[in-house]
Amino acid sequence: MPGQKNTIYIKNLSEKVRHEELKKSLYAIFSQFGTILDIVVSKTVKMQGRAFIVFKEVESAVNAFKAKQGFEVFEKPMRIEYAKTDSDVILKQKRPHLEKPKKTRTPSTRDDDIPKRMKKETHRLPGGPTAEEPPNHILFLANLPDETSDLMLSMLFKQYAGFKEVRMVPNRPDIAFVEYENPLQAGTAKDALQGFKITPTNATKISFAKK
DNA sequence: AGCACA
Repeated sequence: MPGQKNTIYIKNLSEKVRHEELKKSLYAIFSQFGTILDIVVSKTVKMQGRAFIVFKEVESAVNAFKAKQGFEVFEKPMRIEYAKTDSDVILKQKRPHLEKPKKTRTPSTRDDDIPKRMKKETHRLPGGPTAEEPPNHILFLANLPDETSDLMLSMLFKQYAGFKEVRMVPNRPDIAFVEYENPLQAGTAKDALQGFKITPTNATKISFAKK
């Protein structure tokens, strides 16, 4: 399809959120669609409330585009388009033998919180012939990065039916509890979000909370 | 109908 690109251009993002937090949140939302090569949140006035998410595969960008159109982040629905030009990372990838003509960029000044490459998470579907009722309606999250906020988590988990609330634990930024109305709904969210990353280094481990 | 790339 014409117009489809590796990079999606997002507008109508909140201008009140620090761009590092915005970036983490976008990473958390979009990493499920495939390898993210870069996220650019520019700080110039003209570019406020806009971001570019660069996927390794066009297909990932297409799925993200469809799935998250209008999805609310920090109270505002994202407006997603395809970028009109390819990102530098993509150009580099397409013509590896060519040097960039002008825009040079030193590795030391690059953001280092987006991985060079990232394995796509494969989520196993629940059930099988012997599916049984999950043991709890509360999920236990572990291996969260320090900067995780309850807002980021609720953004992700409220996408699934029956969501009630997120509870962070004082002095334990790495864990959290997420409550659903019933165990089945908790199980759906668990399977959908298993291994999601808020930062490239931390794949979240989701299990049912112990009773 | 605001398109970057410290």
